[in-house]
Amino acid sequence: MVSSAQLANRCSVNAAQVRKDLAYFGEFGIRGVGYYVKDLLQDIKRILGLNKEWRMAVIGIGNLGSALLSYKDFLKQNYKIVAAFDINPLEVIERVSEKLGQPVEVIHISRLKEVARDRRIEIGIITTPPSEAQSVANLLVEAGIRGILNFAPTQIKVPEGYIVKDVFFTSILDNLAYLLSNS
Amino acid sequence: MVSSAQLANRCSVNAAQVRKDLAYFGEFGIRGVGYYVKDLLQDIKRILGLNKEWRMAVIGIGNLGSALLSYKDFLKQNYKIVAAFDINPLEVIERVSEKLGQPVEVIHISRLKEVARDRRIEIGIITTPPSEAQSVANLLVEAGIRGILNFAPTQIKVPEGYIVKDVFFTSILDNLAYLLSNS
DNA sequence: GCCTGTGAAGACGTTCACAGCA
DNA sequence: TGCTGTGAACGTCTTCACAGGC
Repeated sequence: MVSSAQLANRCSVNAAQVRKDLAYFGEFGIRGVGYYVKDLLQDIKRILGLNKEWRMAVIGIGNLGSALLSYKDFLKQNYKIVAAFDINPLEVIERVSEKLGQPVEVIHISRLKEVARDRRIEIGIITTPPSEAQSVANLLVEAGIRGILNFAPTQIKVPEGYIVKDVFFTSILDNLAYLLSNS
Repeated sequence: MVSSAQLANRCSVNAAQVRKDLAYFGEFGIRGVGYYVKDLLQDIKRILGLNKEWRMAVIGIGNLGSALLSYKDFLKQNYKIVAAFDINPLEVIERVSEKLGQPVEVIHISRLKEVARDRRIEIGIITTPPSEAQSVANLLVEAGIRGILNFAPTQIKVPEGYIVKDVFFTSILDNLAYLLSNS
């Protein structure tokens, strides 16, 4: 069992917050008792849409892209990278295979649409230089890939129905610098 | 010149929002005209505390850590990585130097405090496995490094006066999965 | 008795609408 | 005229406080 107060403490938030947020999606707890950890975990996974495997592609196999290729925490959460693309696959394959200690398949970006269909790719991860990010996003849209995780530090526009989430860690760093400057 | 409406459009937000946010820090625009781009940029940099060089250390030189070592966008924004630490520097140096195409100094974590003082490190970037993140944070605190950028997917606790900012891109991915599941 | 679920209150951030000024 | 700066209105998120149920 776990109580909303315990969960709140772990996450450094208010206990009422935890209860309200969960209550938004249904009734998962038992009054006077708390939440069954196992059930709660399953319920949260279901709510987040993590009760299925998400098939992803990484586009742009530089340092960051290849770091993601070997990122082990993805598997724990039902995320799976099923393809890697680059504008210069031949050059990249050698470097990355050596780095990761195993052969890696890197496909030319021109084959994105075809491979996306064959491998049922649902999420595209953009790790190209910012100058290429929008055109890669356009290719992803064209391939019908509705979810985009963008690591390139630039704003990307997509049509209605497609979703972009940015991972701008330099913005978070800017925030840190601001807080350090004023304390 | 640039108007709040133009800025708002670029960032996909409301124009009043842009004006309110800027006005919070002072008066930077000219009524009936707009903002001088050059002045505004300088003002924003000053507000964020980016008018000085921030000296950073990366702790944990795995795939992600070494990707950060060669991340070029840091320099553009006055961030500088001045040291890299690992629990196993000898093993790491060879692999990373090869990857980055130039020799890289990786220092044993036990020397953190000493090196932090000598190189005036102000921000620590944690890219270790999650199991080591808290103990690395403790070392950073002990070394008087007040700012921490945490890439390890785990909650870190630090004393009053120290600041931790998390970069949990799997959380952003979870958010993307949720939005895709419900649309 | 104890902890969840939840209306009500409060805090906060966003948007509107317009006065003020170049 | 045109766009900033800003009080007021509005909406949303957070917290309080307690009824409800095990």
